[in-house]
Formats: sequence, structure tokens, C-alpha cells
Amino acid sequence: MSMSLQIDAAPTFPLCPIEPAAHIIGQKWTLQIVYFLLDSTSMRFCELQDRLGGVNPSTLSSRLKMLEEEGIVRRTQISAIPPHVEYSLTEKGRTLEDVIRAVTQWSNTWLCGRCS
Amino acid sequence: MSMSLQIDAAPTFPLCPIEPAAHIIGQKWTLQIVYFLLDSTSMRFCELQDRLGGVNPSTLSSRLKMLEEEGIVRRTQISAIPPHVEYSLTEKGRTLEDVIRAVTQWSNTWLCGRCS
DNA sequence: CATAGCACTACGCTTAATATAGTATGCGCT
DNA sequence: AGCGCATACTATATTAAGCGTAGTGCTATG
Repeated sequence: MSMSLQIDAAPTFPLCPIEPAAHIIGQKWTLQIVYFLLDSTSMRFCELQDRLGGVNPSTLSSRLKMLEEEGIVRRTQISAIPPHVEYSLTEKGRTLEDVIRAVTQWSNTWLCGRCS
Repeated sequence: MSMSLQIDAAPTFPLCPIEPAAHIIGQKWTLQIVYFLLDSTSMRFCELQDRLGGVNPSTLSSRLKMLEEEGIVRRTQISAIPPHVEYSLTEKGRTLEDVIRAVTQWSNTWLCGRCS
């Protein structure tokens, strides 16, 4: 109970404030998915698959599920004919525009050599 | 040799301009490393290890190597006593400040619930 | 001379991502 | 009715990325 007797825990540093964000956008394909969804009002699974160029469907599926759970992406079943699914950004998702803009600018300025 | 005879390649979409950037900052710990290096003029390996909290040294080592190859991080051997190594951002690396700022802001606005 | 700190590397293991194939549903054509 | 095609995935097996733990070589410092 003594205040002076503390378990000597690992030295605690102030947490990195971007860690929770890094946990999301640090996953493969996340930035690209958001980039394309920002560009259009909504997209289908296959369309995203084509645009991302070589993502595997399991990965895309789980990434979209994660983004949905994070409240960034909205999944909508369209019951028209033919019925299909549409993915779009939520309000929260659209606030990533600043991030995407900064990344795009940096990419274009410093990494353009890789764009063929 | 006929111009009209083209191998029908996969439908080519315009490449995602953030892809090269995503390849770098989409790797685990990259954003956090840059975040901390932006905050101080230079840091040591162990210091980064502590601040990142639980990164494994192999991963940190390879990430720093990658960032060095990308021209984002500079590795400096200090021959003082005791000799040691310092990591700092290059000019190119410091241009990531806009990205980090945008991510930090988004993280603070939308993800603060996870920061304990 | 033992101990501690720094900057890593090495090892084996787990998780993430991949390629490829397959499933379920519905539509249009014949 | 049967076939092929499209959409939106899931399943399986393999490879790559990241992890925990331990250990190395070096230099101080007590």
C-alpha cells in the first residue's frame, strides 16, 4: 500500500500519438483503398480489386472488414438487378482526405521515379 | 510486327500515385519512427527501441536500413567516447512532416479513445 | 576483472499476405 | 433446361513479414 513501493515497471514513455492511426494505415493496401474510395462515390469489390492491381481477395476482404469496423468504410448491399455490394467512405473516412493529400503530394514530389 | 496485333494484356488502369509511398509508410513502425525522429534532432537505436515500445530489434534494424536506402534516414557513426550510432532524418525525410502532421491530427480527432 | 550499456545479429515461431482454386447467387442466351 | 458469365466472396496451401528470446562484439565504469 506504500506509495514508495512501486513495482518497477518498464520505463513508461509518453505514448506515440500516431500509434492508433499507424495501426490502421500501416496495414498493407489501406492507403490505396482509401485513395480510390475518395476518388469515387462508391466502388464494388471487383472494381477495387482491379484498381489495386494484384491484391488478393482474402486480403481485400479482411481489409474492408477492418475498415468497416473502424467506421471508415460503409458496406452497402444494393438490391437492384443485378444485386451487388458497394463500398464507400463514411464521414470519418472522408476526413482522411488530408492524410491522403499529404501522402500523394510527398509521393509525387519525392518518389515519382517509380511511377512508370 | 503489325501494330494492330497486340498481346491482350490485363486491362491497365492508371497507377495509384500513392503506391510508392504506401510501400514505405505502409510498413509497420515506419510512421512511428519518422514521428520520433521529427521530434528530436537525432536518436540512438536503443532510444528508438524504448520509445516505440515493443518493436523487435530485427524489425527496427531492417526498417532503419530500408529508410536509409530510401534516403529518408541518415545513419551516423559518432566516434566520440563512447562511440555510438545516431539516426536522424535527411531533408527528404523531414518533408514527411506534412504527412505526420495530418496523421497525428486525424489520430487525435478520431482515435483518441485508444490512447490511454 | 566483472558488470553494464550500446548496436545490433541469429534462431525458431507465429501472424499476415499471397496465388490459386472454388462456392453461391443471379442473369442472359439458346 | 442447360451453359456461360459476372459479382462477391471463401478455402487451402505456400511464402513473407514480424515477433520473442537469446547472444555477440565492443567499450566504458566500478
